[in-house]
Amino acid sequence: MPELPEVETVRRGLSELIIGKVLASATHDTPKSFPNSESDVKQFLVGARVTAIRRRAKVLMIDLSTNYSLVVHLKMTGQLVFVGRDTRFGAGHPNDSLVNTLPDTSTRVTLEFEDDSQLFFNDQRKFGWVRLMPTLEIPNLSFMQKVGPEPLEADFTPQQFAERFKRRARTNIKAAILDQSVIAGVGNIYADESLWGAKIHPQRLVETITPAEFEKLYTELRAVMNLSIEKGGSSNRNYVNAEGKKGSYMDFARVFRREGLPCPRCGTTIEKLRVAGRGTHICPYCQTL
DNA sequence: CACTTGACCTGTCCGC
DNA sequence: TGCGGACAGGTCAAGT
Repeated sequence: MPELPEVETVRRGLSELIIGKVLASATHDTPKSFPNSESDVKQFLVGARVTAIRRRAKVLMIDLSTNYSLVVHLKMTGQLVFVGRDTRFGAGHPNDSLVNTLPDTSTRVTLEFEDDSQLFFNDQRKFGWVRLMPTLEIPNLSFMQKVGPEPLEADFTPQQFAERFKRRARTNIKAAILDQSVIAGVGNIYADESLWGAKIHPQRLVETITPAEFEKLYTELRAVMNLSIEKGGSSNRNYVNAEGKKGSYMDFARVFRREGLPCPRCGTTIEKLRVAGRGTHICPYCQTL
């Protein structure tokens, strides 16, 4: 999916678009995408007002006035796209947005508001889900119990960052940084980008990383994620924001999906390898074992 | 427990 | 063109 910057971009967009709106209905195609019963929808969603939109790691929470929340995980190809009443009834919308063609074959859940606007959950690969549950029970989800700290929080220090990796001392740094129980929200793009920034080879064993290297990795990770949020996230293929538009971080990526191109730092040709089961991009000169 | 691999799905791209 | 296989931004469950 969508990693932390993409989910945060969706959160900010949705906050502008749907807070205060009242839900009228929810429909879905498969229970895998939306497991709740009709009766749950009727009792806790229909007539409920959207009060807040929150994010933890890569999970979004749309809080409702019924003290229930729509919890959303976009996984690899999920999208949450808002279609306003005017667009829906034919007033049109810029051509660089998805909204003119929704719903489509990837639409899994359709939420309608009382003002006739809509929110679509699209997910080509069906890994993602939307789930209606009591707001107070969200922290009890097993994912929430084990997820690590938010890396962009102001009070998150380099010392805390390094400390979190001790639990994964004997694996490679790429597997560890992708582990959501170590640090929240890092996925394949920002793992590669930050490791390149810190000049750390992704297959280095965690126990061999020096304190100075951890500090550099902390700084680089925060920098690439903050830059990506500023650019509206990365749109490799499927990702779009709440208005159906792509983000531009990929224009600024330095190694991710740039195999065969020169390293922006030294000019050496960027290579692609497989680490922790994921496609991994490195500069073989800047990042060595 | 820590670590690795395969499974979950659909679509697209690349080589023959 | 057609077909098969690899691969895609993420987690889980199962295996060692």
